[in-house]
Amino acid sequence: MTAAWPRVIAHADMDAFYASVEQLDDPTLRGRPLIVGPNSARGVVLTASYEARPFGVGSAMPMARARRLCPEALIVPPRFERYSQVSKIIMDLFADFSPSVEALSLDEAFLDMTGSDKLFGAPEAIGRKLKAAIREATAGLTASVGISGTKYVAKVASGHRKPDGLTIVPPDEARAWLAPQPVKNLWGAGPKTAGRLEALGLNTIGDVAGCDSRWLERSLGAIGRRFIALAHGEDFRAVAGTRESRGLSSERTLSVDVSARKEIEGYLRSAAETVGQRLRRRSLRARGVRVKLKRSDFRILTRQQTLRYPTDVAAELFSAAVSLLDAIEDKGPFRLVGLAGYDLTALEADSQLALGLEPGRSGRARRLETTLDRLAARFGAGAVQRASDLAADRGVGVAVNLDFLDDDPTEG
DNA sequence: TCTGGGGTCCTGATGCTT
DNA sequence: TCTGAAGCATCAGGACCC
Repeated sequence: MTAAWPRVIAHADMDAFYASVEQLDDPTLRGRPLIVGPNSARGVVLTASYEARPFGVGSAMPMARARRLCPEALIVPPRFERYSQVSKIIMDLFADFSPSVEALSLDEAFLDMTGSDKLFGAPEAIGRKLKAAIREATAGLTASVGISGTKYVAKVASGHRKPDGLTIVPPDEARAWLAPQPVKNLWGAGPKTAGRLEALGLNTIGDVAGCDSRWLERSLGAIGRRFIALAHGEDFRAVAGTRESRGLSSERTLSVDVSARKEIEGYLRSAAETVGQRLRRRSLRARGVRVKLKRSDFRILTRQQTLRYPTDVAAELFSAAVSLLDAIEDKGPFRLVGLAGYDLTALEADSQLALGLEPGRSGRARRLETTLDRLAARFGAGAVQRASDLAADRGVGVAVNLDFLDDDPTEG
């Protein structure tokens, strides 16, 4: 790479992804205004096709309002499994372009293309090839691509010309290119923070770049410092690859607000089953449980609790949720009930914790305080066996009594 | 107009441990 | 044995992103 391009970061963002997949699968939907969203009375728009957008319909808009704005729009309920299939095709394709791909969601990703100029050419050629490959692999879907020297600028660039756009911002032009853009384009500035920036007299990213960083930090906290760096086009984060999930949740907005304890428990039980199933499918356990309730006035209440032992068992998640519910004085009515498992741990890490080893460290054992019976009861005999194997692998001197395994050789 | 679901990260308060 | 400080963990809520 030349000195002008120390890093080449591409951001690819599929255009109106869910709606485009629906139009791809059903030719009768092509060229017509289309809204992907739930049929429920309280849902919001997930994606609107480009034919629906001139009517003012956009993502996150209440479905009722979208229907009023564009009565002729066809409404299609989402098919997430199908979107995941198409997403996999696209992500596999990205892996052919770069060993370093960071998916942000089903329909967008960063690619670190640094050093790939011999293979793919200059940034503009990379962008053209990426877009053409996506179109070919998906039989016609389009993406907008932004390329620059940082993740942040690449991301803003991909949204600059949509749909089917390609925007290249050379790193040494990034600051000037960002300057006239509104502060809402700063990563991390939503409606609230953008409002605060505007109240401070900062309307464009150039205004932010030009202000005193200590003053902005005093006004906004740590995020102020980050905004200054972004406004200067500085963003040293690397393309991160796949990240471990930190929590899994299931929540439901109800068609009618509820206050009956039995009903709320019913929704929590169903959420616990969903979360437990998803944890088991990924071989994860949660160290904590969080209950979320949304009141009729939209105020959100949460209560969380660290579990004595990590779990993937729905009944244990539910039992924790019920005791959290007891701790909430507000009795509703609530429009949303949800449950999350957080602070996730892999099964192998469980075993290490059970033995008092620190996961990721090179095997220095801390004092073993938990009895094996308790380990077996909580983690299952299989986990304890894995734990003792780990201890052996690492040469840790822990005496493990596996008598209980003889009592019930089929266990675990 | 009437506001989803699944996530992440940050902040401030509080209590526990060393 | 008591005490205070510092550091850490936990919790509740807020804001943001897609």
